[in-house]
Amino acid sequence: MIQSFSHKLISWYKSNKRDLPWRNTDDPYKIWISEIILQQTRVKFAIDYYNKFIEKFPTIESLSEAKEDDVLNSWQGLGYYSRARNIHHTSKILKEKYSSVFPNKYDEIISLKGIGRYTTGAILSFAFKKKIPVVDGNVFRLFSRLFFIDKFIDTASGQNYFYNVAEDLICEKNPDLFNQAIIEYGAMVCKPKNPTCTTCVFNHQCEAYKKNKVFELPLKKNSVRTTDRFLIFILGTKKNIFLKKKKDGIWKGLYTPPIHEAKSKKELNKIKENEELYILNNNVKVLKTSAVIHHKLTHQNLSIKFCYSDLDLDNQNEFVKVKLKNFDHFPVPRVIEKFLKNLYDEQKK
DNA sequence: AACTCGTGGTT
DNA sequence: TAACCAAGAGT
Repeated sequence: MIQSFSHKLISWYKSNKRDLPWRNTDDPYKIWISEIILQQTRVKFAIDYYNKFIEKFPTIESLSEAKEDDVLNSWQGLGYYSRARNIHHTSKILKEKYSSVFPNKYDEIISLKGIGRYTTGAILSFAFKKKIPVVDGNVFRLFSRLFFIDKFIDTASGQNYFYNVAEDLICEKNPDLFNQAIIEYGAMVCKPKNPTCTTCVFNHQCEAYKKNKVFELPLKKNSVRTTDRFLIFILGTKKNIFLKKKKDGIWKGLYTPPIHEAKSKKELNKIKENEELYILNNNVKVLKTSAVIHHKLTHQNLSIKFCYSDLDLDNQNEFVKVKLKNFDHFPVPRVIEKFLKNLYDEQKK
């Protein structure tokens, strides 16, 4: 049964797999970068970022010598920017401690910042062909349905259970192919919303399918709670923008204009032309405001208003004065990128 | 253990 | 259309 499972799976994989750029290499550096980019990110969206990132930073050394802002610039728009800060940090460790040779021991790899259990397994099996299981969101879903595992996929004990299942199933001869294949099967057949159960090669042995409970799995314990926030981005006059690198919270490491936070929708709506705001020990006069922009994050619903003002931060060294045409030299959040790009296009007309 | 960290596609 | 959630990891 176990043999037939992996054989069936790998043979399905060979004739149905997608041709993805990171599947054409054994370079642990490239495998690593691809896995980080793919965390919580759709494959289709990741491809372009991966190709450009590898082109710009082809080796551990080139990445370790880069400036963090340049790495973040390559990451702009991908989200979860700690991933970019962590690979940059880790590339320096790899250069200094490992002489730019990627380690191939489990304990060494998992101790690197930004690399957890899943990514360690992915690097060890895809690059070094070792028999280490990988359990990502696709595998949780596939296994939970196939074996009707009603354990939470977002608790440590639940995840351990799934890893044990993977340990039992992973095949001796081609652990790397097996791992690629279970992920691909979850992504292409055993999908969250529209799984193609009728043509699934495992449907006769799928416990959830037999019970007609495919859509009840996998189980999660924690649901996401969102909070509403109301932000005002303070711009100067139209010619110049002041940006500062964020030190914490959302968008840490990216650049934003000074941020004033309102406590309610009412307070945000109240801010318009000729209002005064107290920001950074300055009384600031609002000259003009944008419409409210709604920007949704995983845990936060942001309502954002851009305000032109008479704020002048020329002598504040934490801030960099940027001309509108040059803002793309700095990594900024998507919502700011879009606004400034629009503004620049308008001014060119 | 529960919470945080982005963005955009899909239903 | 609001909700879900994608090749997770850090704290």
